[in-house]
Amino acid sequence: MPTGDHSKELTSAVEDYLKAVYALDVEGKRATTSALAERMHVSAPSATAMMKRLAELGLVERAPYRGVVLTKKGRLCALEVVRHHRLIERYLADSLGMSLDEVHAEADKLEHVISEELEARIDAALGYPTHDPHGDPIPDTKLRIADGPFRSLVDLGPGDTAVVVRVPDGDSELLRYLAEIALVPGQTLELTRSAPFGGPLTVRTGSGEHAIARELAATVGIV
Amino acid sequence: MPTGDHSKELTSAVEDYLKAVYALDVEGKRATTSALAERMHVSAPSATAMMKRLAELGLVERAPYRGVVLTKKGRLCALEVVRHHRLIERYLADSLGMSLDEVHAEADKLEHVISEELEARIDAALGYPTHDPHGDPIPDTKLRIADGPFRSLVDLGPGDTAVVVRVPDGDSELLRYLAEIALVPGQTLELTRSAPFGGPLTVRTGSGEHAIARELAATVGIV
DNA sequence: AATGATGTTTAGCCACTACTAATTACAGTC
DNA sequence: GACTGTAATTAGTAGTGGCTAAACATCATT
Repeated sequence: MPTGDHSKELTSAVEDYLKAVYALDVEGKRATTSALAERMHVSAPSATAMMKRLAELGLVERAPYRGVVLTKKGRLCALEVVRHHRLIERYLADSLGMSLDEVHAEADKLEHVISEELEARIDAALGYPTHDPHGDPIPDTKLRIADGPFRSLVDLGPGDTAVVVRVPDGDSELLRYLAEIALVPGQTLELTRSAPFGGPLTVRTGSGEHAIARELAATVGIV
Repeated sequence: MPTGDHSKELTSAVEDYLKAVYALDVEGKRATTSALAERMHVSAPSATAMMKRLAELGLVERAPYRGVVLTKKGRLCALEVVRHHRLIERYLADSLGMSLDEVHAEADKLEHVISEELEARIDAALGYPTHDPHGDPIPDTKLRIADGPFRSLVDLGPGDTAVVVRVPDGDSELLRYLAEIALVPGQTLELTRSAPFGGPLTVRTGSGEHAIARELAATVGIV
């Protein structure tokens, strides 16, 4: 077989590390051993070993002591996993009524095992959605992905109103809290106060007024 | 924690072997090393090693050179996996329109990763179904399972009519063929001929007349 | 009761993914 | 430019799950 021979069949572990490298890249951070170890909840040597593996598989360019960057192939594999993850999240939320804080953990497991056939059926059943329930963009069939930076709550001034379009994924405790104060995608809100000296912002949502830390506010996307 | 401490967290491999032991039990066959090795597509030593593991985990009673039998705990774990498998098959068929020959392979992967929460939501979305799309019974929440032996096509005489309620699971090529000749659960049929000397049976289904081998006919459940 | 075919287990190996302990590289400070 | 703290890597180990080759049980026969 002289072809380009995609021939993946990556293990779940490889896919998970790939996702982590991709996530760091998106956040503009360097994919160092310690950054990866922390995200994956593994020791530094484990991360080093896996980065060597990814490099052997042609998924990353590795410079010892300096970290890794995704190759084109690596980025595509990562995007494939991200597509699975976000489609599944959307599906679990829309079709099975799972809450925002539950879908992430479930998708983390399912993303590694669904077939392309099932992926396509889920995509079609949802009407080819562009964003997951947290507001993160879903790569399309060709793995093209939308979105760059987005405006966040901290860009609002007192009196401004906006619609939430994005909340951080992955921390289910935080998501339960955000749901409690109705800070979820689709919700309209008004910034009522902005405390000085880096103090909290106060927003009025469907569930009343709530003060939240500025760092948290920066992770909430609006439009 | 003095409790009974179910504390499972079995690996996918363990769950797969457990399913195989259970399947042999249901078929009334002894769970020998070679029978298991064949079903799991592994070598005999691999099967031996895994049976030792299952015995250590308290999932089977093992007698060297004689095979294994499920313990109560093992049977419950197997039934839990079977429940996942069949619920997922039902869901993929009913809610996502997958065909009979595709659902098995997909369910084989998904069955190991869905949470109890998702299992419950799928169960509810389907209206607590009792059978998978091949006609096999789904254990209920308490892992009680219906069905004993069933009447099959070979029990019919010429001129008899019946409704298909069960086809064999697992062989997707065979299932594609059965679908072609409309020998699927729900289909009404008439046995038109029965060749002597163990010869084929001929049935009339919605798609015309078809002759099938007696051994195959014996695997098709009717009512 | 000995033999031989068949089935099962043991021994020794490999890949994957994790770990700890020990070592080495790098970068910033004096 | 040598020193020191942090980060990264190497070395050695463990558990899971697979393999082949060789040894060993069991059973049906003679």
